[in-house]
Amino acid sequence: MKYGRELLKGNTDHLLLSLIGQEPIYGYQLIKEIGKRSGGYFQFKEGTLYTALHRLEREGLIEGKWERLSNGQERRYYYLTKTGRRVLDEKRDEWRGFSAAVNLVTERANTG
Amino acid sequence: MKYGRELLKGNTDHLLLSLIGQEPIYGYQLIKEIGKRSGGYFQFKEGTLYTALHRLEREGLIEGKWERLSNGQERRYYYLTKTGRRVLDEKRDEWRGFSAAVNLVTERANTG
DNA sequence: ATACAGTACCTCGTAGTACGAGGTAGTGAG
DNA sequence: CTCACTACCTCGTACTACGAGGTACTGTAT
Repeated sequence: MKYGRELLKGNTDHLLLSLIGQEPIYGYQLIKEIGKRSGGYFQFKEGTLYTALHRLEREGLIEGKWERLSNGQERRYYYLTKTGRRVLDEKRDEWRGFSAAVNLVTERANTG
Repeated sequence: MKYGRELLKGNTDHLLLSLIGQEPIYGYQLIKEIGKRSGGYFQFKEGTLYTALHRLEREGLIEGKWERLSNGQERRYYYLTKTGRRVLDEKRDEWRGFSAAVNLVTERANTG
């Protein structure tokens, strides 16, 4: 099922912070992981992902560290900062309140 | 509780079509009604509302009709078109799929 | 060697949209 | 006759998802 691109706005940060909060993870892996967990629903585009990641780092919510693999390759792993953890909790509450409110307005339409 | 403005993006149409689909309603009343039904959570700004209403009418999802009250005052009542009804159903499905997917990604973070 | 798919990172420009700020005009109460 | 409220409208700005483009390395098959 397809969703309008505007729907994602305001939720990107929430999704990214959620996963990074679980364990350090790198950009490309985030795309795969979000796709997998959502049953293929979300397919983040790189233009979306890296822009968001850089913004979150600039805001101090995550911290990226280059790490070298045994084969010499480098990846940028992201870690959730203390501020990031707090913002994640806020985003979670925000999402719960928001989705509840949407349901209130749109479902009342059926029950009277 | 406050929500980021970006969260609303992509949901405005859904909310508006939901209410207009119930019964013909005019702009100013929509603001009050959405506020009331969401327990005060949503407080649509006029700049948001009228822009959206005009867009929806341009797209043929709703139809506005000026109606004169007994005291001579005029209001623009909006009616849902057949196309609008179909799009509303799509928006509802889209919202269900989307919010389910967000929950899948963000809540898995707790249960492993 | 060579080609190609995949991993992994990045940047830029464009389009869509919520909202603040501003405006108009009428109604009704004090 | 002032003020709050109803009721409509428009414009510019800020934000963000994404398409399209780029770089560079790895591994596999030819």
